Amino acid sequence: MNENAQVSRITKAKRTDIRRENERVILAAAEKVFAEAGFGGATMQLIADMAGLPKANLHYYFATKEDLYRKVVHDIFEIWLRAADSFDNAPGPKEGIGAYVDAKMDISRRHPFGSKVWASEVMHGAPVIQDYLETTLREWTDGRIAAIQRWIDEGKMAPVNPRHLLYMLWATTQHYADFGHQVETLNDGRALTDRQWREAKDSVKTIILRGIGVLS
Amino acid sequence: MNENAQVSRITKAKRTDIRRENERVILAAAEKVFAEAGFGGATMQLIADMAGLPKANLHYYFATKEDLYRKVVHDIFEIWLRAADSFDNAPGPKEGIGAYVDAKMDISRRHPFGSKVWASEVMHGAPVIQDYLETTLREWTDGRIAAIQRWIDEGKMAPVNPRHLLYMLWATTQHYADFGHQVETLNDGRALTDRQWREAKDSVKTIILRGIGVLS
DNA sequence: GTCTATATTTCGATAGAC
DNA sequence: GTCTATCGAAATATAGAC
Repeated sequence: MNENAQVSRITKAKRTDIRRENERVILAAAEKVFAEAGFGGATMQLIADMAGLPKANLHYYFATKEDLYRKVVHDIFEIWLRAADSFDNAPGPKEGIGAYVDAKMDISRRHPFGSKVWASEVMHGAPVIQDYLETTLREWTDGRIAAIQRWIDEGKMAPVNPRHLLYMLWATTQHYADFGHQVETLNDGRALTDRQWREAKDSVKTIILRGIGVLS
Repeated sequence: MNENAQVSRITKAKRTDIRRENERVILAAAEKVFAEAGFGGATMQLIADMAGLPKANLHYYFATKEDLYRKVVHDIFEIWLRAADSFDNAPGPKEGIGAYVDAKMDISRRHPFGSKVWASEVMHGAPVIQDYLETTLREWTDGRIAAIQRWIDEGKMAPVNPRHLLYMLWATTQHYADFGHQVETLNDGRALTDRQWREAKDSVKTIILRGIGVLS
């Protein structure tokens, strides 16, 4: 019983670590598989193989395939929202939008799988995260539209439609993740180098910032 | 035998029409189902139900699910290529790129399912149309990059990176199809009106044309 | 907490009567 | 050319020994 008690104590602490680590590994594998095969094309077996675990263990940590998917999409959404911070507290559109493009491009480079899972989810009608679209994203969008409109009213940038400017920022930056395979194919099948990523960033920023009248 | 011969003649003509019509119905249903569920998530049963045909009939016209999918993607690719004509024979960037944006936005509105199927295919590594990317798309892209560079050399537009300008055009215009559900959700759950589509088009054209220095 | 074996369901595809 | 019935494969999910 002493032995049991001790084993129990040790096991309890260990279990937390094991759980955390296994969940991390499973989520990383799931993100990649969901991105490459879509929700329907992904199989628990593929995810298990990539995570290096038996398929049954996935069901031990995540009851269903949909639960696992839901967690992956949720994590990506959080990253997206954090990126939005670059937009805030900027003195003007040149700094705010420039920083936002930088942040979004960095996410496209560092989290290409997550971006694809998000894109796929939205493209299929957002069956899992529709409530996020209607609440959090909606509020964030309205807030940024107001901020951009303020800049316009203060004469800090050209009078463009703030909503469509936002869509353009999203579309353009995420393109390098979601259509990364196409970009790579058109780059002789090679991934973009550091230099090419800088060139992409600069090109996007130059055209957009000049497009809203804050560059000559 | 006379009777048989006559029936045979009539049947032969009818068969062609029936085949054409059934293929049309099946392809339309498949485009929608593939767009909404992805290749993996789509089932022959769903497509058959939407087409109003027994599942076995789909296999009569298209041997496998992949054959059907391949035809859908191919048709979309053709539409994309035709849209590129707007780019050509333009006296300058203002007309050429303006017309290209118009054409691409119209496709996003009229063929949202096709655009999504294409996006999904590329996002998943283009398992079916990789050869198109490496040949036709590659050649088209190189040609347009050269055309844009010529405009730059002639001083008709600001010196931007032509390749990234193209990516921006693709990303921005296709966003209204691929992320149409998100756009709609942020539009109070309603589809864009004629007026809103015009507004979107004008916004995109204004920012990009000013961004490349052909608008004040 | 792990993992093998398996139950259950669903899907792609086909056979064969009409 | 149509359509019911069904096969065989594959996937999700679970049972139960360790």
